[in-house]
Amino acid sequence: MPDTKPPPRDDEAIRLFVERMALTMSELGFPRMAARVVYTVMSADDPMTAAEIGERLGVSPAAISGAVRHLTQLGMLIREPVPGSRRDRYRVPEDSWLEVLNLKGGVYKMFADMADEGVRALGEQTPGGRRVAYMRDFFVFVQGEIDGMVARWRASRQA
Amino acid sequence: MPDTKPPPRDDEAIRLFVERMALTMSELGFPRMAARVVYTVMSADDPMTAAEIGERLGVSPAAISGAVRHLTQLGMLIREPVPGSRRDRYRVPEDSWLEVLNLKGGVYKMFADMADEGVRALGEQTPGGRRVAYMRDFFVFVQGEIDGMVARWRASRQA
DNA sequence: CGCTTGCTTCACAACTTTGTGAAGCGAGTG
DNA sequence: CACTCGCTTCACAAAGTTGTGAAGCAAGCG
Repeated sequence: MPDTKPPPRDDEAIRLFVERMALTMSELGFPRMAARVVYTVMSADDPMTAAEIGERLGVSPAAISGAVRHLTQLGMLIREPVPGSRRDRYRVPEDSWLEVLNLKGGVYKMFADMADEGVRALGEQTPGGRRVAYMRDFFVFVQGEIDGMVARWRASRQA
Repeated sequence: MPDTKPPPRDDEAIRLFVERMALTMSELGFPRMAARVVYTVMSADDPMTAAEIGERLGVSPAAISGAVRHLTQLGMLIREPVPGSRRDRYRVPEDSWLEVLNLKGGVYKMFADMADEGVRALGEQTPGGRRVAYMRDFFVFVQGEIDGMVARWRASRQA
C-alpha cells in the first residue's frame, strides 16, 4: 500500500490556529465567539450546520446563534438554507475580508466627519483646530486609499 | 468696542466632539479613557498637565495616569517634563495616527503568519487550506499597501 | 395532526474591564 | 533636611460583556 494518505490534517494544530486567530481578533475588539465561529467554518472542508459548529467548539447552541447573527450581518458568514430541512448550512464567502473592509471601511469617513465638526467647534485658527484639521485630512486620505486598495486587490486577483 | 472677539471656542461642542470620538474609538476596541485623554489634549491650545486633563474630564488622577502610560507607549501622546517642576506636560504628536498605523500596522503581518500556520495544519490541497491561504495572501497584500500608504501620506505632506 | 428536533430568545450568572480612593514615592522648596 | 505636592500604584467596587440553561417556536416526519 503506497503512502497516499491525505495530507496531515492535524486536528490539534487546526484548533490552535482557530483559537489563536480568535484571541488576536478579540484583542482588537472583535467578539471572541464570532471569531471562533468564522475560523472554524473556514477550516472545515464543507459548509457546517450550527449544531456542528457548536459541537466542534464545545459551546452551547445559544452562543452559536448569537455569533452567527452578528457575522451574517457583517457579511463574514453566509447562511445557506438546506431545502427540505430545518438545518441551515454556513460557509465563509471567499472575499469576506474585503466585505468587512468595505463595510467597516466607512469608519474613516465617519471619523473624518466627526473631526470636521471638531474643527468648527475649535475654530480653524486655533492650535487645537489646526491639529484636528490635520487629523481630519489624514482620515480623508486613508479612506481614499482604502477604496483604491480594494480595487487593486480585485485587479490582482483577476490575474 | 469692535467685535474682535476670538473665534467661537464653543466649549460644549468641544466636549461633545471629544466624547463622540472617544465613544466611537471604544466601540472599535480602544480604551475609552485613553481616547478621551487624547482628544482633550489635542483640542487644547497648549500642552496640558495630568492634573488639568483630569480636571477637565472630571476623573481621578489615577485614571489619567493609566491612560497616559498606555498612550505614551503607543506614541499617541508625548510626555514633556517641565524643567524645574514636578509637573509633566503632554501633547499629541502631529503624526500620531501615522505612528499608530505603523506600530499597530504590523498586525496584518501577524495575521498573515498565523494564517500560514493554519495552511500547514490544514494542508495546501484541502478546501479549508485553500480558503485560509487566500486569507493569508490578502493580509500580506494589505500589509504591503499600508507601507505604501504611509509613504504616500508623507510625500503628500511635503507639498 | 401531534411529535420530534433544530434554531432562537430570554433571564441570569460568571468573568472581565474600568475607574476610584487611599497609600506611597520622590523631586523641588523653604 | 523635613515638608509639600504631583504623579503613580494597588486593592477593590461598579459596570459591562459574554456564554449558559431553559423555555419557546416552527418546520418536517410519522
